[in-house]
This record gives sequence, structure tokens and C-alpha cells, in this order.
Amino acid sequence: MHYTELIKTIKARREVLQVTQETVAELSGVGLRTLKQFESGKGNPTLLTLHKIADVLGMEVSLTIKNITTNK
Amino acid sequence: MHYTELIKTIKARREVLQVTQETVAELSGVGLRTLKQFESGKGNPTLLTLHKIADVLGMEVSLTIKNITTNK
DNA sequence: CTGTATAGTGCATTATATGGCTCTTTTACT
DNA sequence: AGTAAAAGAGCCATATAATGCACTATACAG
Repeated sequence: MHYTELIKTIKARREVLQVTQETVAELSGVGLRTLKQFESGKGNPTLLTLHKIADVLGMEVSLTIKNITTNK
Repeated sequence: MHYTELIKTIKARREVLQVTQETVAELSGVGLRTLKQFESGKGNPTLLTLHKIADVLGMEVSLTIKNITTNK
């Protein structure tokens, strides 16, 4: 999953759940500024930050093995 | 995926591939110190750092929706 | 057009991740 | 046991993530 995809995923998920950045910030304990920065593609969040955000959105960060047979 | 699981996953993957931290550090461009810190559970890597590490191990960072029906 | 809610940005400060160097500890092999 | 490779840890300088505040931009309802 590319960086931009991660962002899109988060944004999309947030929109599906109909919650504002402000709400996510409050619920997750992540600063609103940080969340805004991340969603607007400006940031490089730490794993902890990403985790907190994903968490309140009912998502989780995971590591998966890339498909080798990726026929580019 | 919990933080400790992420670490375990990385370590396990690295061991399966039989590569040392040093090699991963060199190939990924991540500092050896940083990698050591992460694998020993001391760090809180940025998404970019995690991505670089996962990349050389043939893995990728992704966001997945938590299973709601998690019957705890 | 006007107000309101939500999202994005500039600036400054603080906290912390990164990474090199060196040393210690652990692991693995003969 | 002895040795070497690999992993972990302390010290420390630098880069940058996190955060608040204030302001701007955008979208939308009335």
C-alpha cells in the first residue's frame, strides 16, 4: 500500500463513518494539526500516530507479504 | 496488528530470508541503529522508515478494517 | 450574499526519531 | 571453552514529527 493510498484509505474511511477530523483527533488523542497534516499528504507520521488514528476508525496497521507474482 | 506483532513479523521475516540487520539497513537505507531500536521494541518508527524496512523484506504496510465480529 | 462547519496552512516550540560511533551482550559454530 | 558474527545499548548531535494558535480556503445552507 502506497503512502497516498494509506491516506486515501483513512480519508475515505473517515468519510464513510461521517466523522470530522476534529472528532477523530479528539477520540484518538492525536493533535488536530497532525491529523490535518497527514490527511493532506504533508506528513510522515510515526507508527504510533498512525495506529491511534486507524484505531478510532476501526482499522489497523498491518504488514503483509507482497505478492511476488505481481505481474507489473 | 499490535506493535509487538509488527516487530515479530519483521524479525521473523528477516530470519526466514536469512538476512542480518546490517544487510537490511544497507539495502533499505535505514540506519542500522534505527533498525536495531525498532526490532528490540524501543522505537516508534515513522511510516517512511517502516515502509523502507518492509520493502526490502518483500512486505508492505497496509491498513485493514478490523473485524467487527471479533467475539472477544 | 452571509454565516457556519470543515479542511488546509504558516509559524514557532517542544518532543522525539534518526543515525553514527563505541562498547557490551548474546548467539552460534567448531 | 574459544572465537566470531550478530544483536542490543549508551552517548549525542541533527533532523523532523507533534502540537497549538491564528488565519485562510472551501463548501453549503439559509
